[in-house]
Amino acid sequence: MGRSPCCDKNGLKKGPWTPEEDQKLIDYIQKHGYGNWRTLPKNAGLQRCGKSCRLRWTNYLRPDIKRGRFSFEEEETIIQLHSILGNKWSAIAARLPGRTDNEIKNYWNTHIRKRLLRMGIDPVTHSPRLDLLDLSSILSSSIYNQSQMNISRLLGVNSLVNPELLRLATSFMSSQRENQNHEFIVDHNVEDNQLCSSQVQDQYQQPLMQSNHNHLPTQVQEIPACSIPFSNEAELMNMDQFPSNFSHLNDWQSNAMPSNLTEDYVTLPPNYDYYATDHHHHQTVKDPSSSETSNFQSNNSNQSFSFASVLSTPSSSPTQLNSNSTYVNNSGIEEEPDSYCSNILKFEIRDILDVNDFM
DNA sequence: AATTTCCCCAACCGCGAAGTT
DNA sequence: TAACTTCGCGGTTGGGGAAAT
Repeated sequence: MGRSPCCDKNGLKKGPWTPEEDQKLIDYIQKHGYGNWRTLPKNAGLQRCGKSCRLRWTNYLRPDIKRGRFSFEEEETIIQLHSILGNKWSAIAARLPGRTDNEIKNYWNTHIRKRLLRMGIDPVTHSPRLDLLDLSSILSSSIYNQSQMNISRLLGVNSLVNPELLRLATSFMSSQRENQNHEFIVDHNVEDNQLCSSQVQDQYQQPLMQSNHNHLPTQVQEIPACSIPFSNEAELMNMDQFPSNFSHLNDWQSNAMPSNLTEDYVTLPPNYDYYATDHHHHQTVKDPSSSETSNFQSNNSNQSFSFASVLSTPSSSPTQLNSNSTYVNNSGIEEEPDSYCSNILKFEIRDILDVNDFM
C-alpha cells in the first residue's frame, strides 16, 4: 500500500541526534505523549521526520531502557527465544524488559551469532554446523543409501580430519537413515521449534489453560509473539521467572538433536545447553540489573520517569556501558561471556579447522 | 606517532500490516 | 472497497572508536 513519504522530504535532518534534539523530544513526549509520530517533530520543533523521532525514542530515549551489557541470563534467553522465534527481534525484545529489538538484533549479530559459529552451531538452525566440511552435499550424494560407508575415505582427508569429526559425520549419516523423511537442516529446525513450542507453551499454559494442550500450532514461526498466554501485560513483562523456566528447555535442545548424534558428537551433560560446562561460573556473577529493571518498571507503571539517566547519556554516542552485567575475571579484566561458554561445544573442529574461514 | 583494519551500534531504508478516510 | 496514511519490523549501512600494524 502507500508508503510513508516523511523520510523523503528534503530539509529534514538525518544522522546523529544532538542533546538539544533529544531534550526537545523528551520534553514534548513528557508533555503530550507520542500520539502521532508524523506530526510530532513539527510540534516539538524538530527538523526530523517522525520515523527518526520514533526510532530515537524507542531505541534510546525511552526511560525504561536498560543499558549496559547483556547479562548471562539475558543472553541465554535470547538464544533460547531465537531458536523458537527466529529473527523476530521485536518478539524477543518483548520478553526482555528494557531491551529494544534493535539492541538485541545488534547484540545477536555482533556477539551471539559469532559465538555460536565459533562453537560450531548454526545460528539460524541452532544445530551443529555440518557445512563446515561441506558435509551436506556429500551426505546427500548417492552413497547416502549405503549401509556402510567410509567417510574418511570419501573425504580423502582421513589423515587430516580428527576421528571425532568422522564419527560425527557417521553418526549423522545413521541419523539421516533413521529419519529419511526429514531434511535435516531445514526440517530439523522446525522440529526443534515444534518441540520447543510445545514445551514453552505448556509451561505458560499449564497454570492458565490446563485443558488446552492439544491445540498447538504446528509452525512456530506463525505463532504471534503474544500467543504465549500471559494474562496481562504486567504478567508478560514479569520476566523474573522466565529464564529459570527456560532451563527446562535444555532438555529439548538435546532431545531435538538425534540422540546418537549428540552422543557420538560430544559427550553432553544431561542438562546440556550452550553454556553447560560453566554454570558454576556464571552463577557466581551477581547481576543486579534485574532489580534495577524492576525499579524501572515500577517507576514506569507509576508514570514517574526519571529522565536523569537518559540525559546523562551522550547524544548518539556509543551507549554508556554500566558495569552491572560486566563479567570480570580474577585478574579484574573484563571478560566476554565467550569465555564461560561451553568448552565442550567448542569440540574438536576448532583443532582441525580455522572456523573463522567459514564466517 | 601515523596509518590501517576491525568492530560495534545508532540510525537509516524499504517493506508490509494495520488503520483511516 | 480502494486509496491513502501511519506505524512497526527486519535488514543494512556507515561513522567512529579501538586494536593492530
